[in-house]
Amino acid sequence: MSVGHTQVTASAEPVVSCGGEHEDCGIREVLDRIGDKWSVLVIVELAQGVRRFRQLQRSVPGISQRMLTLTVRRLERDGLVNRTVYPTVPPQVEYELTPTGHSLTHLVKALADWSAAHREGIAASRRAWDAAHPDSGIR
Amino acid sequence: MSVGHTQVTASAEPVVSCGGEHEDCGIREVLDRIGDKWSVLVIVELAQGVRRFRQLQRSVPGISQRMLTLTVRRLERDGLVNRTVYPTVPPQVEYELTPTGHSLTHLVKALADWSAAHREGIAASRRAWDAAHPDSGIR
DNA sequence: CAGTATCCTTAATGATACTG
DNA sequence: CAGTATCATTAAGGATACTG
Repeated sequence: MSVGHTQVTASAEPVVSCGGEHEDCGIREVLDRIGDKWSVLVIVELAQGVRRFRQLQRSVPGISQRMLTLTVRRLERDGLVNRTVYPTVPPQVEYELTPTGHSLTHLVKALADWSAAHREGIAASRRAWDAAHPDSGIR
Repeated sequence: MSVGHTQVTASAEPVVSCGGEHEDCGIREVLDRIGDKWSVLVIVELAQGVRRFRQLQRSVPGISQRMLTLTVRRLERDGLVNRTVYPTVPPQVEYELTPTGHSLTHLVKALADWSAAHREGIAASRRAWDAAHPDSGIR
């Protein structure tokens, strides 16, 4: 794999660049989809199974009715979530992950794992940086 | 496939929930870090090797000087990037990924792979949804 | 070159009230 | 219950000018 060259690029780095291009691989597309404030939290909850609207809202503390609606709508539009309406009264609507949505849970798990592994180090780095740069505006 | 039961949880889903809690695993922390518009693009570029400020800016088309500064500062604060200043004139500043920053490239690669695998399906889902919901406001 | 400092625009999210 | 409709608030990002 590693061709002993000028640049070591550490041990086993994955090639993230797209064929020498400076191009954004599809990375931004995923982030535009799950990089918002609530999507992953909803996905994590739906990974447990089918959920109704209110149930979902209670499971994701802090989300407003409006944002939950927007979030599940967008996930539905992208084909990550299925929405099933039962014409009862009061109305009942169920949400569940599609196969594509489920495949995302692997990615989410990878994110969670990375976070768990580096959370402390990052927090420490921040404390150090903040101490070294009192009034920098950054935060 | 279908085990006539209450909850099937599909085939081999990773457990994303944190021990029965409704808690945000550290997922939001990672997303708060790389979910912004430019961080991953900068990381992808730095994954290729050491870069200077202007060089970085040229490699990430569209980024403003201000946003590049903010982005690298935040990455530095989090310990993902090292910043080295050479007191020459004109000034020369080099940026490179730290080991922690490098470890992120694996995650970024996973994101790129998932995106590549599902991009078409998602686009199709969107087209279908948009056709079925002409004036929905969602988009 | 590598930034800061300002000002401005827009997108994202939140709060609240109302409805089939 | 499961939304929609409005209005208000922030936060993110962009444009531009200036500096060691």
